Amino acid sequence: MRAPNRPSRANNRSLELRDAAAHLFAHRGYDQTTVREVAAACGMTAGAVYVHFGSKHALLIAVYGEAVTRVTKRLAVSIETLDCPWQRLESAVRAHLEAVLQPNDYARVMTRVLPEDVGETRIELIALRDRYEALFRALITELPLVPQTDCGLVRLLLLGAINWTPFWYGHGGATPREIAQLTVTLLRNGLAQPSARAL
Amino acid sequence: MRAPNRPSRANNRSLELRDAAAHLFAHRGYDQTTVREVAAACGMTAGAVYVHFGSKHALLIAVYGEAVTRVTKRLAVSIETLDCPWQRLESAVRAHLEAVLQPNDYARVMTRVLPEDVGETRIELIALRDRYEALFRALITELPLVPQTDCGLVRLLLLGAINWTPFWYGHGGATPREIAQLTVTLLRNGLAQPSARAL
DNA sequence: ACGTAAAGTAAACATTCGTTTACTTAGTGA
DNA sequence: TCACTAAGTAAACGAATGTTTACTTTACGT
Repeated sequence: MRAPNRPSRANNRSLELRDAAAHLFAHRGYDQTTVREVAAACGMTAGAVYVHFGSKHALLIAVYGEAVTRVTKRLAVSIETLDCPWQRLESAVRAHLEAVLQPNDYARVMTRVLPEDVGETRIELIALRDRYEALFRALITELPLVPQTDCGLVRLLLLGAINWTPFWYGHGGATPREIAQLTVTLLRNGLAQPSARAL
Repeated sequence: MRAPNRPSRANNRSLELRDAAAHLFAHRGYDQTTVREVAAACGMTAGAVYVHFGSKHALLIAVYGEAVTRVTKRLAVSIETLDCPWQRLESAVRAHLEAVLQPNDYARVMTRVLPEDVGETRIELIALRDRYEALFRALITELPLVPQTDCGLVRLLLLGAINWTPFWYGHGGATPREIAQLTVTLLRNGLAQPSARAL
């Protein structure tokens, strides 16, 4: 009998494959990455991939799931000691940006690979993404916003703004910290000069 | 001799092809669309596409260029009679959203097809996109913002927020007009309750 | 009427890709 | 030691794709 939770011959090359896939998916997109490339990155042949994953889609789901898990954990840690809801949101945004903008393969897959582009696998990816976005929903609900604000809309605009950052980050020179700061300041106070702030 | 600006045999099926390509690229993405599908949508065979366009990439560039031209014109019209910089921005955002969110094939290609995903053609697509984004740069520069605000960063966050809308539009129930209104209000005044607005 | 050239077809070409198959290797438990 | 099984290879399969080629059709200028 073999230990149930750790297989005996445990050079888990599945993880190696998953990491390689994350790297390639993040840098070249899902469609542009071939199973052969993923295998080659691990010094294997294409056939060996199918020992560990049933299909290329399954590989993507594994990567995407791990991405959500990691960034969720990172985000939870970053806010756990904070009380002010604005600070909590800013910290969360910053954590998200740091994950997405640093050369972090897993997090980048979340914004680079669009669930809409992978056919049937779409449903599972959207479910994973929703699990993550629920965290932001909670953070926004905590905020003392003006009455009758559409919190759902705010969340979507906020996530859109920060999900798009990978496509321009690096050209502006701003750091994740600065971007997070401006974003939450904007959300809180707006950017109009005080004299021109009235409706 | 043939009239120089209008070829005599002018059933311009190039435009027909371009429209069909726009529709398919917008709904299924560039990679997932085949040349044969574009041709079939016009009742032609794949080979005929190459009479009008040198390659699939050239077809994409034609679509993308037309998309920028159209949405640029639409945006210019929407702001030409307005003076208040905040109203001008809101109108521009609304025009952009209406173009991107309505079943408008061309505009949707601009946000659906990521320049980063099409290899060498990337450069030409980015150039086209930059031409469009410059319009927003101008609108934001006009705004009376608090001193030392990073206008470039504001522009990128704003465009990110509205470029991401196609991925969730329809689930929230908000109209382009409402989204534009909230977005610019947010940018102007923020959303914090007045009592909690101080730093 | 005739020749030319654009527009279009049908078929093939040359890759490429995800996946499968048959076979080999090597570590494990009894 | 020996049977079993997971891991991996090499090669092929089958389908799909962008593109090209050879040929046909058709409208227009002269």
